Amino acid sequence: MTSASPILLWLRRDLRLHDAPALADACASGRPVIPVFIRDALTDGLGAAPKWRLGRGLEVFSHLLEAKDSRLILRSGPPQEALQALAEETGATDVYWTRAYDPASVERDTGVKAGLKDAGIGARSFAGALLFEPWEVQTKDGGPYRVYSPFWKAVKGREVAPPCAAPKRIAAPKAWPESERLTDWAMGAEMRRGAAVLARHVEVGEAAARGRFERFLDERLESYKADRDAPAADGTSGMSAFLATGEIGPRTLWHGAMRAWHEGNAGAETYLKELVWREFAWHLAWHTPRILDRNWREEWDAFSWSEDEDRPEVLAWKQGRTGIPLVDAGMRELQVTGTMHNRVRMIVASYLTKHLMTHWRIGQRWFEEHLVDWDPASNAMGWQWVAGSGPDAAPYFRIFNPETQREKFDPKERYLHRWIAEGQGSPPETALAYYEAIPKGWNLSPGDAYPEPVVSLPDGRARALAAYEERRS
DNA sequence: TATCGATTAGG
DNA sequence: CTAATCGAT
Repeated sequence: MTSASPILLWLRRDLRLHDAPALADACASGRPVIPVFIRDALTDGLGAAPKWRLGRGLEVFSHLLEAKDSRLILRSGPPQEALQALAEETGATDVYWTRAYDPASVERDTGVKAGLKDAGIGARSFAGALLFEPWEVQTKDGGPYRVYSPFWKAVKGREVAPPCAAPKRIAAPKAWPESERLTDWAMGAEMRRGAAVLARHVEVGEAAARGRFERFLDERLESYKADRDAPAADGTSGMSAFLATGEIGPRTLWHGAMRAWHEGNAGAETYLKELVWREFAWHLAWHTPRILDRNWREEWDAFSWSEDEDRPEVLAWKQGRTGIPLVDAGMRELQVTGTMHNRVRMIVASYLTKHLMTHWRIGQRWFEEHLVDWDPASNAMGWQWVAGSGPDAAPYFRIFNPETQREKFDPKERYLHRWIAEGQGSPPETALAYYEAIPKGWNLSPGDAYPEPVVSLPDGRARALAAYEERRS
């Protein structure tokens, strides 16, 4: 087999060795494997934080490959051209990759597959980014699901392919092709001063992901059902950013939690349901891609949301200075850590879209810019779910009350204390880090007075309810 | 994965 | 008087 032609392994959102069918198949062929990441238009178009996070992921993953006597080859440009050039340089005759499911990637990958085949190069795409292929889950009528609970019922008893093992070795080509340098890509450039703060709070790479997941199963899954909603508790799995870069695969998480479920673990089913929410988001994005940028329920086009991003109350929301403590704490957590507790995401989204009467797209874009765990499907579904324009809508107009939510989920104000410096004699490092992370132009300091509400809870609620009645009439 | 206000149970 | 429960939205 010494003359076997190499396989190009086109990495995108699958920066891992375990549970990676494309990699496993390539290695099992016995042929040399050339891992390659291509910085294309989709990469360049990422928000600042997710781009920075991806850059960190690429750095760690390349070291992982080097430990296996392999390499990560970096190229820029349209993938079709980059892959064909690499095939020519290396004699590779096949390209393997893990499928992506957002419309932009699907369009790109469909074109690349056809183009490669025209050029006489084999192209194979693999599952692995989801538990189920979106087209394999169907209602009795043969259509896609539109409501979460039946979707969960349909998949909870299904077999999920077990995660494949990490390859023992990755055969190297006789000669490595040239690679660009990651530092030249400057993937953190748009973060400016925020990158240093994020770096203190963000773990990167497959080893970190697997270690954290194991600890989660051992130490926190049992109490997950109760703890996951408390933003001050370390009660969640913390897998979202790892999933977004593919540093861990959903099948690994599914089988880990399923094993715990069979052992009678009290939190396992709740966790599996959360994994399936991610799956449901991708199911929706695949079958109704308009969910990513338009009201999923068209009747919401008539709702009088403001799309004016320059209003002072929108700036206050972005800055975490609405005067509503739980909202502000969440928005500051986002600046410092690049994530936000899931429950608080719902609350800040509700305040923006209801009390501030702002279109969910403005919040969606802010999250896209700032979340290191940014996932296009989950982000869009989440915003539309809160706004009311999405699938699985409640039969009433849902408005979260941030004060009621705080009493329920942060009764001791530990989360507020962690993120809001104003009024504290000696604020914790987390609250102070916010001032390091934000743009200098905001001119904010911990000595500022904490603001009065930009829109009070009763006024905002009344205004949103009135707009809802207006739309219905 | 909601809130509010009314009603009822319990002390 | 408070807490739990319920129905409308």
